[in-house]
Amino acid sequence: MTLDKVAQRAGVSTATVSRVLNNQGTVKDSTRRRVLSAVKTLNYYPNLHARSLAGGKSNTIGLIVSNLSNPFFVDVFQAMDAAARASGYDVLVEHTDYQVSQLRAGVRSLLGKRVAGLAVVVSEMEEDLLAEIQASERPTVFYDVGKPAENFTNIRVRYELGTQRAVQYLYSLGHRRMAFVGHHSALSPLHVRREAFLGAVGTYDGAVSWKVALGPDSPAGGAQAVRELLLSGFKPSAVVCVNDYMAIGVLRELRAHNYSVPADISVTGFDNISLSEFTHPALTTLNIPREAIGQMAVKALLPDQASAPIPPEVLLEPELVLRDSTGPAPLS
Amino acid sequence: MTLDKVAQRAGVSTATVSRVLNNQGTVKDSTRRRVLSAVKTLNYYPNLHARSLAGGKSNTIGLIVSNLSNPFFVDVFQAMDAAARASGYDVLVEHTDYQVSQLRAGVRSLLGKRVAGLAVVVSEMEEDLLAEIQASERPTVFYDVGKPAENFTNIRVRYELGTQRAVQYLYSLGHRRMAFVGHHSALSPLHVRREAFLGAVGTYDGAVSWKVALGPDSPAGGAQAVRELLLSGFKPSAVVCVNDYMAIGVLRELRAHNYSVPADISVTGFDNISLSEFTHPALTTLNIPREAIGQMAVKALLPDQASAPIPPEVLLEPELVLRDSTGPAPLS
DNA sequence: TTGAAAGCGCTACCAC
DNA sequence: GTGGTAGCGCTTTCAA
Repeated sequence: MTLDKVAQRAGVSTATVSRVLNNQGTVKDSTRRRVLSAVKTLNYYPNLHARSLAGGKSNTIGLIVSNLSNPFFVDVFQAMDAAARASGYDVLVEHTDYQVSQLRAGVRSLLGKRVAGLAVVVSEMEEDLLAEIQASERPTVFYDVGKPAENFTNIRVRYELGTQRAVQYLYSLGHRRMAFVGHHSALSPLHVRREAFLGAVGTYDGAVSWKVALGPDSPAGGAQAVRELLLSGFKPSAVVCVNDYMAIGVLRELRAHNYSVPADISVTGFDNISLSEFTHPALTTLNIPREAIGQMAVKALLPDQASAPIPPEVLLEPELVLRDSTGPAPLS
Repeated sequence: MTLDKVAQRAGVSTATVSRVLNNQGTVKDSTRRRVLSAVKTLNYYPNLHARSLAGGKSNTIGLIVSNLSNPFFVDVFQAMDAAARASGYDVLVEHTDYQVSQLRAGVRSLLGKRVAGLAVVVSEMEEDLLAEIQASERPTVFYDVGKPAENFTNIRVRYELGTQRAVQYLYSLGHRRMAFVGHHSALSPLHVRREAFLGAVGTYDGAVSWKVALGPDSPAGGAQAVRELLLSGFKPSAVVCVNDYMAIGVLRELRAHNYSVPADISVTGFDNISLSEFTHPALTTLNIPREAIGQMAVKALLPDQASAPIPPEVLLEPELVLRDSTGPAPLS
């Protein structure tokens, strides 16, 4: 079913059909009705590839995230989807599984689809990829992994600040032995988070002893990290997790080893995903405004919106959300 | 950057460039090298719209799910993505938020993109939409909501059986007051699940009293349903949840009201999402093999695979997974 | 082994 | 208000 057939059926030219389908130009009301009726009876829907090719644009925004299993990324997607939809755009998600090769393929695919804009919300990145994206001249928004450049918008979260807040809070509760649970990734932003932890802990001049354990980004990964931690002999009174998703596994594994949280060990997360309210005990965490991030991303990519433009560099401060997984350090 | 430029740079025709890019026909090795080098230096990547338009096909599979926040759907997506990727296909997800209007739009959009195949994994459906999909003549696989037809593959889970197993198990533990927590949707498959519960409970000739409570498909929705339940005055000794995702909220809310699970109240989920191992207590549930479903879906849509074809109707039996959220009914 | 050229289905510009 | 038509960038015969 093509435009042509519709045009024939309605007794008009393809140009006219195109006009009514896109609400452009002026079409006599009776013709419009005729066309619409032909569309309906023929059950016509446009070939979007032809449309995008001819128009030179697509009303799709591309989003690429690390791990769709982690609700953090899903939340960003949902927020973007809602915002984009409101402007008549679709959002197309790709995920990388934290693999640079997949990132590369995803970017390629999205650019190949001539997306109107690109949102890159991942933990992995490489210089040449940034260059390639820049060369594409598509408006792009990065979360954490970008750099200043023409057409680039960078949204960053101050992890050091957030981690500092968590560590400081734990310190104030008397904790002096802390572990950091992170996920595998030799790449920059993860380093950033681990470094942030080390930096925060370092603030206390050796008063705080620490250890780092890693696992995949999942509850199972969190559990695995705890096991490793416990086997190592280091017995933390507090565990700082790189994110809530892993913290879920940390809480569970701690319980499995008969540690009570927070009586024996305190735990903090990061992100404030909605599940963090539903863990047992409810998770103390740092909020990252996914909703706002998603909206800003869309606004940055579709600047036609009426509201104020998004500056090229946005810095977000995570806020501590106190729940029940943290408490005074046990005596001993 | 277009094929043309690459061709010029390499001193060949666009046809030749196309050949090397698609590994088709025969190209002299030296020419191939020249082309590849031009591609590299020009940083060329193909316009996928042009490609799909000219080729009349796209190597994309469309997937449409109800709610990406629910890990069940993410799991199906991941499984399909992995399987599709292995065959050189992408999968494009859309989500409906349980809204028929969005389903309609999503199907339209996917068909408009001339996807190689369509997977519909949702809870809502309408006759005319089925007809429209059928008219598109695209291979389509449905989860639960399809009907037998040319080009259609239907994968179904025997909810009644699963629910029966849960209820029977609870009955055997002495439970005689059961509640069903489901999510809003006046639509067929949800009815199916509720009806399944009513049917299972009915087996015992009035020996089991029951109540149904509904909420959105989320932990918060589960919590809300529990609140409603408790307010109603009906005090179940067991809560059967429509899925694990809502059960997470049920567990939490019960605890918030000082009920101990399973000592005071038993809880069952459905799906066996990986989070169900990490709840407290770990959730007794019914397994639905998302991985297998995703793989079958891809196999059904891309029948070029070497393995045995997928029959047009597949029936899956959910299996009871016993964990810690169920126990003997309290004496009362 | 390679090139020329006819589309794929649609949009958008220019006439009428 | 409406139609004719030139592309959009690629694939794919058909010839050479």
